Amino acid sequence: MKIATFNVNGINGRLPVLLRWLEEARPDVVCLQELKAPDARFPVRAIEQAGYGAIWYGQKSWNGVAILARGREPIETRRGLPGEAEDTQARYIEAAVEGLLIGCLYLPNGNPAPGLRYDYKRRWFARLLAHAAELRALDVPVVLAGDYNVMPTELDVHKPERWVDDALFRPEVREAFHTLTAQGWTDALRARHPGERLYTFWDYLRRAFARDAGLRLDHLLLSPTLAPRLTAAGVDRAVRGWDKASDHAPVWIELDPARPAWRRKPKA
DNA sequence: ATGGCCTGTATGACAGGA
Repeated sequence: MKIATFNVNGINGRLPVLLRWLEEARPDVVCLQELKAPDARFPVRAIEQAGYGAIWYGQKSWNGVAILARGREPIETRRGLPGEAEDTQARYIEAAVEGLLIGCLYLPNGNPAPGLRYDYKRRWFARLLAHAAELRALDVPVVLAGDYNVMPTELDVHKPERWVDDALFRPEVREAFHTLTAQGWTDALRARHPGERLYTFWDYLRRAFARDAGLRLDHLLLSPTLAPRLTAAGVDRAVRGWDKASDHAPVWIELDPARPAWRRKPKA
């Protein structure tokens, strides 16, 4: 089973790129961020024609998240993170797909830091930590996938020294990400590629992609029972070089199908 | 050090992004 996350940076402007990638990569589940479209302008017919069921949580101009499932309909379990009723930004949607719980998130950018926008990012992250702890306690297989707007370590930044005061790299947000993994969540891409420089975002400016001056911002986190089923993970870098590309590339994982306990081989 | 680039919008200049 292949699960992917892709910050599309505008679902309508990016539709040809998204459809081409869906056809080539054939992911089973896809988390999308930055739809930048209200619910009524989500291109549901084109997505259905590509063979995907979808749920989405949009808003005009900014943010917006969606979950696609190949050949089936995601069962929505939540829209919006709990904990701040007055938060109207469309940044979280969650669904059950094929026995998995999929949380699709778009964490706030938070710049400039310090400031109100950074405060919002930290509050949002705290709410994510609380919700992630609740999901952990359910003891069901969960994937938390999306644009976290955090480079977890220096290995995840082209030039770390230039980012130390940035909202994507400040100690508080790196610490929050570490708190999440300390809850028992596995950073799937890093688990499969320890010590390797892998980026998921390249700025439109300064020929960043050509120079490979990137950031690793898009992550798939696995609950403890899922981690042993992880067989592969990668970044579809080539998509970043396509015409009219998003500034993010899709990130994906492969999971072995679940097997009943009595079929598993006992430890040697 | 600066500016360079994208998106969507009651557009021709914004805000927001990272």
